Amino acid sequence: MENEKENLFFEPHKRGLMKTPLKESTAANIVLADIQPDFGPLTTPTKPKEISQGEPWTPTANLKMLISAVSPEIRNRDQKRGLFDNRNGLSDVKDCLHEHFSGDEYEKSQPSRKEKSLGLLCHKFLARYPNYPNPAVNNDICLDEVAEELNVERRRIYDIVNVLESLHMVSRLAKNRYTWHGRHNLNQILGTLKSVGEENKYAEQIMMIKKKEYEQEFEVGKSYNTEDPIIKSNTGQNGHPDMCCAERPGVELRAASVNSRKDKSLKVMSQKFVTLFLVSTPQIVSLEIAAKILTWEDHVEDLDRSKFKTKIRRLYDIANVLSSLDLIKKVHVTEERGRKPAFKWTGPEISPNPSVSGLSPVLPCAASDLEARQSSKENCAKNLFSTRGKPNFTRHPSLIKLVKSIESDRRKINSAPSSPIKTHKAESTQNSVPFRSKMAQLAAICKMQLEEQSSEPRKNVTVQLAGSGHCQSVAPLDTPANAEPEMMAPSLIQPLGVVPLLPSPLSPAVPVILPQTPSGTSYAIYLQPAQAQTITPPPGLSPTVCPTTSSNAMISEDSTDATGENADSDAPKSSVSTRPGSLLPGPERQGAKNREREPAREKGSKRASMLEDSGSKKKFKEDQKAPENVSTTLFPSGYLIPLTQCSTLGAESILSSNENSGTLSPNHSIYSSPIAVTPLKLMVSPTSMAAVPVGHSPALSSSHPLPIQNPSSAIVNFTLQHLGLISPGVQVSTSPGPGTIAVSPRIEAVSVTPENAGAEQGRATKCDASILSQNQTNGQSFAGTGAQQPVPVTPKGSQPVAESFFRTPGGPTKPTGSPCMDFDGANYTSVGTLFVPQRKLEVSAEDVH
DNA sequence: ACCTCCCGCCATTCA
DNA sequence: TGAATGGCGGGAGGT
Repeated sequence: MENEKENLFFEPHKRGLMKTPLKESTAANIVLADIQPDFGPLTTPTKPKEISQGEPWTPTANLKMLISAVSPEIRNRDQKRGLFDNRNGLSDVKDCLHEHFSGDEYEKSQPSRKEKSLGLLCHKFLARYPNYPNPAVNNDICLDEVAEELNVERRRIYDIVNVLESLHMVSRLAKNRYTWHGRHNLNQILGTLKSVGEENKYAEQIMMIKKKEYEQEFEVGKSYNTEDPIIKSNTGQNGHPDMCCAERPGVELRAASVNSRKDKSLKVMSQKFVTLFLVSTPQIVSLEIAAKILTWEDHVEDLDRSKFKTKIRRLYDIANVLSSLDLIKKVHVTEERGRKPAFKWTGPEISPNPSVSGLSPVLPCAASDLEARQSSKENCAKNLFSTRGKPNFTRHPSLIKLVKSIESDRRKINSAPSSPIKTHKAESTQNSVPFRSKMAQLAAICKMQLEEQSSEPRKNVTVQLAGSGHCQSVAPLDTPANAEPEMMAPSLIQPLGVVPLLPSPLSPAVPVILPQTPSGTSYAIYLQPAQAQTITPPPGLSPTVCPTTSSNAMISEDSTDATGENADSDAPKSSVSTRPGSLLPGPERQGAKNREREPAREKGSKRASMLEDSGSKKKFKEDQKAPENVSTTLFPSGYLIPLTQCSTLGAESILSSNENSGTLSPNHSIYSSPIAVTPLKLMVSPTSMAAVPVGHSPALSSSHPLPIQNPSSAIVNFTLQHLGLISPGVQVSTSPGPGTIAVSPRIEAVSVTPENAGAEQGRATKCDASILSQNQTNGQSFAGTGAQQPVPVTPKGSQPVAESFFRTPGGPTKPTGSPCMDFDGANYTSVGTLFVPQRKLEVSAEDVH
């Protein structure tokens, strides 16, 4: 097994290094050419139509097929992975071949467009890895390898990986290489996204959009163009929100290029999209709305039909991946206007980050805080603040820099030492059997696998894990073991403290450190003081949702993985009982809902002035800790950066806890470090940030220049300072805001289509156990980074990961230096157990077409 | 005719 | 400079 694993890993590397091999189309072609003879019909045959047409296959298709056929390795690997059973393998393959040869049959076998869908591909991809991989083991993913095995262009793999990365399910190690984290960090990140989304008032934005649309329809009938009132309103003086930041003279700029690329990044879109689900009450988001929000966050100016269409395309891409993950499901929403496609969240209910996964036993204080928050959050959730302003999502230039620097750092890190060990998961072990057969049809196999998985696993979650060949082996291992230990990690717990954050005059963005999830990962969020806008409570619309049987639905259904995962997760949780306390549904929810808001103070921020005005309306929410004002102002997007766990302890503990820990640790650190920082463009209200208790040691707080214990915090501070984001004297005003406005989002009552209905509804009840996990998180704190100097934090020896981060050079001014970067890896390692039991209702399963 | 969204060109970014 | 990434949108499959 190990050997095999090694092989897998190595090969990928080699491939990557050697060739550039596979670059899909072009390179691939070349490669293929050589290979082709061998191939034959195997893999996913190309489109039937083409064949029928006279042209059997497109060159690309041929290549793909050939490749698949050719490389026994791939097949072997797949087999190893358990993608398909033996039976599937040979016999199936033969069948496939046969079919290929025979015309009609062949055509049938040919993959239809659906068969090539990103969703299906994602399923295949996911089938290769356990939901809860053992952290100890290296779960390397070589893109080239995956692309080959799945017989797809690398481009497609990027799409999948980017989305997964946005959910911290994978992190980038180096070129061509990613580490698979599975769902260990999923709840955490979702909690974080939810928190951010709440703070940003995404829900409000959604409502506004709906309202606007509603109004427009009746009135003018304008499409969502720039003319859209909403958009207009959003746009600042400049014309569009984003511009504000960018245009600011002093700011460097964000090179448009940089921004543009990053901003439009699929990762960012993915996070935003997910956030929309998390914050919206019905948890149903139509593509149109999502596209509008995303579009306008970007550059309003760009908003034109074509851009909008592009956004929609991307959202479909993302939605397909999310569907494969069983996080969302396609539905149709019927509104006054008519019916439109939408997606419903079918993932775990998440509590806002702070509480998220849990850290275990948190300090009492924390707990109390959490509760308070939660309660408040709930309120919020129920009543969205109806502030009228419109939030801008624009991103501050500083953020851009940050991002850039981060990325550069990340790359550096990644590129460096990545060679890890690769122990693949257990899977490889199982599949050791080398299949020589040429069956090329990976596609067929995949399908079969999927089917199998879907059929079996769902019902028995546990069973699947063990039994199914596919993913199987691995998953079980990880979950149980990992989770608990991490949870337990003492390090995580820290006294909560509220850190006052002051926006530096220089840069609007305020960095905030979010509480850590149990995994220990903390996130630093950079907020931009943006223009605050008031949001008017949306008029209620009540759309009805009809279940659609879309391909997506099928996918979701098909994907046993997801279900299996869920089940897995659940099982472990229950068994583990790691954080029983956390499980309290009630609290969780509340926590989620509550968000304290701090007064946004962005004095310095360029936009601040504007914003403030709008911000006048505020809603407050009091936290137990410190009542804070909630300002209505929204901040433009920030980047959510996962910090490595601050506590070295946590990591250690984890390691110790883990079986493998010993071996892993070294590698682990290495891998983890690189994780990507996921840029969130979400808007964050500074206030909210402030509200969050600082998890880490007080030292972390900005005010303390002291060497921080946590590297992460230090890094953050450092980075911020360099960037100028943080002002030395940052303070957060806690003044209570005016009354909060309760808005009832109008969610329309969504009628779920029958398919989902049962399950979905179940899910609808939010408060799942998952929420509980959040509570645990409380211990974590948000640290507002204070301003201080940009002193580069000295890395501590304590954590390897941290060190790596620190090392990243960063010039004070230059963003590059910023340490903050990818902590994912770190998190990942440390985290192991984050999850809270998710509850995924089996709804998805029901959905089948 | 519209909804989806695959495909792959080609700009960026990285090494 | 070439390879790795990934934005982007044409246009085809699906309904």
